[in-house]
Amino acid sequence: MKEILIQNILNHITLSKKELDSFCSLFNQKEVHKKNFLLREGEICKFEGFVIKGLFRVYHIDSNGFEQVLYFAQESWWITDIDSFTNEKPSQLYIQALEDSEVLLISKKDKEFAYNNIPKIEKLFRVMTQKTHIALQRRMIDNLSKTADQRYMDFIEKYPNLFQQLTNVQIAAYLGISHEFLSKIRRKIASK
Amino acid sequence: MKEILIQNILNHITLSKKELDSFCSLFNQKEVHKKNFLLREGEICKFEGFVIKGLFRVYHIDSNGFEQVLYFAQESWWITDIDSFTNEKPSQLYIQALEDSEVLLISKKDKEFAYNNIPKIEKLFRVMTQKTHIALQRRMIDNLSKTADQRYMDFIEKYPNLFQQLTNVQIAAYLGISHEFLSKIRRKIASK
DNA sequence: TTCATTTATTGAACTTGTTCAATGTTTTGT
DNA sequence: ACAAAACATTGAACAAGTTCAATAAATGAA
Repeated sequence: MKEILIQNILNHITLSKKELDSFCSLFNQKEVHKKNFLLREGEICKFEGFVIKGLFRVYHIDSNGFEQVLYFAQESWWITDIDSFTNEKPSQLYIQALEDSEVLLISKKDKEFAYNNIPKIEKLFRVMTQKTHIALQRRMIDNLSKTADQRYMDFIEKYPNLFQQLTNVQIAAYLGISHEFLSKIRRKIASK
Repeated sequence: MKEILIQNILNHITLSKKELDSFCSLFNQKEVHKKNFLLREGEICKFEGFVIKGLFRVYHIDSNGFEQVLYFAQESWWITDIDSFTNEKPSQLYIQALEDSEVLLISKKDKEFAYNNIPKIEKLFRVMTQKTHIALQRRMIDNLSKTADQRYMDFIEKYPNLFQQLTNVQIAAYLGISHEFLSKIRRKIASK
């Protein structure tokens, strides 16, 4: 089941078969059933994960008890709390499976091993972190400049399959609005 | 004037004197006078920069003509449009000096050279990109979960010196609110 | 199948933030 | 030192988004 991970790696850098095998052997497969958590607030995130099946939400609960979704991760996405994982501090995030899912996990120790023994892995994660940073930068600009209507329509266009799978409560938590207001947006759009 | 760059590098990784010299020699110093631009929308960002003096704003102008500030960069911060620089595509951002400033610039070619000839530079930028990503992730959560009042007070606490140097128009563009509304928040806070 | 739970919709009252226009203050260039 | 430009404040009308409560529809577990 590691073909999909290999494919993802080769999209970013080139590695020899030997390097690939060596790196991939550091991952352990794990099943996570629907509604179960890979990470909870307060825990130190001990893994970096690659989704091979299913769907996750990575979210925060604020001081008023509201959930904000940082991102959804489906097949071929990476999941971790990079802040907690990197700095070994308690996480502020929850990572929960929204469907029965499967992930490949690598521990911090094994990732360090890879950095030290497979030089190109350093490049792999530099390039991947750049990409996720670019994506987040775009989202930040959109959140600052666009209205909820526009953000919703952008979401549908950008993630048509997520739009199918997710409830409006989840989408609203990603867009940063109440689900009631999302409902009103939907009505407005439908009436056109 | 490269001591401050060296200091910044050594905060992230350890490099030998030789490696440091080799890497630092790839940077060229440039003066940017107040209100002048390092980058304009539509241009391809050809540099990655390290601020050694002054203050910059990195911002976007949306379809309604409003400016959103992605970040401010003062002494010892890095500036670039990572999206444009990495993917060699036209930038959506402006980078403007808010004070008479000085930066050290490295070109894409020289950065590639460093990646290929000083392996630890790969780690340096992986670690730095991680840090900026973590910071942006925190800001994203705050923007989703906090009210403008709170975001303003957080800003003052987190960047007391920027708060001194910046106009309310600039701060409002960072917080994602109109400067008139910021003015009203300030009055409300002052009256307590 | 059934009962409980989650999800979606709607309306009314409310809060947060915007827009526009007017006014005074501060900075800046020459 | 002066005029022009940029900056900050304020109020009033408005728009965007929230909150709460009620109801209906869909889903899920036993």
